[in-house]
Amino acid sequence: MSSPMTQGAETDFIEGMGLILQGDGMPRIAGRLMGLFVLRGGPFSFNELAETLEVSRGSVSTNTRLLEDLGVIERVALKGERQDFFRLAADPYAQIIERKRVRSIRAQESIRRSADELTDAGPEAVARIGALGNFFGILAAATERALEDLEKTDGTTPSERITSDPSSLAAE
Amino acid sequence: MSSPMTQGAETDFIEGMGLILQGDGMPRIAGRLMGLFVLRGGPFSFNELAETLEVSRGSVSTNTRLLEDLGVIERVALKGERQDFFRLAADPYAQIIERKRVRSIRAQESIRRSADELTDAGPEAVARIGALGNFFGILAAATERALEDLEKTDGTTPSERITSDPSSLAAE
DNA sequence: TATTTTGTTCAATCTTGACTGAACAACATG
DNA sequence: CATGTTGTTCAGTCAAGATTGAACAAAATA
Repeated sequence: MSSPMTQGAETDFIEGMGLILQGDGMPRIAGRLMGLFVLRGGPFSFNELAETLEVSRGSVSTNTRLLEDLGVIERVALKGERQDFFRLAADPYAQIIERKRVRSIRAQESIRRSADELTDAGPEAVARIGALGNFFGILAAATERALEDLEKTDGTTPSERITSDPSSLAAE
Repeated sequence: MSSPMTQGAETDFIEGMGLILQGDGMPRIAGRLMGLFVLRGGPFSFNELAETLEVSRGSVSTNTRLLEDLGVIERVALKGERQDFFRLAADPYAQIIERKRVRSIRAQESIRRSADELTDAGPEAVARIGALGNFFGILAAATERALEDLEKTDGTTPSERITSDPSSLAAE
């Protein structure tokens, strides 16, 4: 069916998302959950998640809460069911970007605050510290625009329109 | 001199940069080095770095190379000196952003590749996977524009012009 | 009320990566 | 040549965080 290295396309996708999120400083299991929800949408019951991903209930609890806080998934109640169910949120990615933005702003502020303390810094030092603050300011501004781009395509249009190539922006 | 919690403004700044970089997935010592170079510019000798930051020579070697590869600092030779010296690079932040961009593109490609394998995915699944790829595309595009913004202010104008809040532009 | 189901919490374990310090090679100096 | 200096490498140690699994509280069920 597939190469001997691989375990099936769905598992590959889920594990791939695990690695991508891990590379971004999140728990691997959170990434696997996200992969599963992107792949199949849901809703999935709490126990289903633990069984499908072969992961402890403790991890399901911790990481569903994490993704819920991030706005990637949402907890839903199903009539006649006692278990919690989860499904992919309508707008799963907005808060991820917003979180990046906040981190840049925090860094920028922290630097600015430090700069104020450094009363005996020479003009070159002030310039270098200013440039560093500017750097984080640019990152914050970039994520802010990313947030706007995301709102444009939203969940409505599923196409993969945004690319590095500006020419593709006009399409549709 | 300062509050009993604190250790002097310069040390605070250096340690602060250590934490900021660590929060971005880099070694803490790399952040401290970066803080030191932003603060004082350099050039610093290899041994000076180890002594100032109270860190092993092994760590200095590893992390100066890391920052050198990232284009944050550069190795310089000083006449009559046997030790390596390092100073802050002219354009220290460009490659950091470029590196973020590449990571987003990699993720986007990885997802697109996976999507091709998933031949039996329904239309909703295709839409969700497309939206995920789009998300990483947006991140890539945002970092690309950040790179352009950075080139504008470059090292030439040291001011901190880019902010989320337009009102702060007039200040200073 | 006793039992079962469910999700959370937390101590213990495991994993990953950072950091150290000693060994080393290259090179300069005497 | 012998010695000292310099930067790199790598095995060992350490720390931070992720993950597990058992204990637990809350609530449904019988």
